[in-house]
Amino acid sequence: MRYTIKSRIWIEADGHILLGEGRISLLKAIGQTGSLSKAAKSLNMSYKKAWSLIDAVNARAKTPVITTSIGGKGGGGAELTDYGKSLINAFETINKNCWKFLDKQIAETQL
Amino acid sequence: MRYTIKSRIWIEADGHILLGEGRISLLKAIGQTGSLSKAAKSLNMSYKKAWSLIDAVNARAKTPVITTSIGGKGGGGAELTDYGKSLINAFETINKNCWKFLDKQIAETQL
DNA sequence: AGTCGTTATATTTACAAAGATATAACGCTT
DNA sequence: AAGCGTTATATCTTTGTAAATATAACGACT
Repeated sequence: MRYTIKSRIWIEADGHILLGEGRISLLKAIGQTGSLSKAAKSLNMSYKKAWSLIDAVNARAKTPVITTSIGGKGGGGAELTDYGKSLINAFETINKNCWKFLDKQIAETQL
Repeated sequence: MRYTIKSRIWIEADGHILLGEGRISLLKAIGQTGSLSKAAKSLNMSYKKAWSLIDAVNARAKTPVITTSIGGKGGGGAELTDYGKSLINAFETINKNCWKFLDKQIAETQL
């Protein structure tokens, strides 16, 4: 039996959480579906929770990560801003690097 | 305003959590106090919770991390095994390295 | 004008995790 | 043998978080 090492990372702004794994997958789902409600459904998350998460992210980010519209064709929608996309990319890159780093660390240790 | 990046790591054995930051600080408190109940008190944690945590760790670790005695001088007590000490050391080293690594990663990114 | 699917928000309900409480067993010490 | 402080464990209560429910506003389209 071997030990494995796991991690969760998150980005903070001003002492408050900005982005973690859950918010990242929500943002990605919004990018794919073009809608906050569809994104929530695809993640088996309530609309309210999804909305609250996005609201918190927009409040802390230097620039909003999504834009929304109410009414009109399809009832409205949401889409990622360029800044949102770059945040996703940065987060995922760092996260993968972190996993690799930790795997190396645990391999160098014998317990 | 700058973004900061934070992390939590934990060690798993057999798909179940073995050690995280909370359990590590409990183990350290046991090493310092020589008693599970004193350790719990020093961390403002109920005895029951502390005992459950330690029980879970001992169940998953390759070798017990503490030894306990009931009755006798002082009513009994608990102390770290050598294996427990080495687990603490390994965890804390890897954790610090992880923090440094992530700080470097976020510094290389502009968001 | 009415329908539709969406965003936005408040309020209530349910549940799981945490905490509090109680009790037994143990073996030095006095 | 009685007391003490500890480990070990079960049961009940609380509480904080998540989920469910309800409602309003909006604008394109038919």
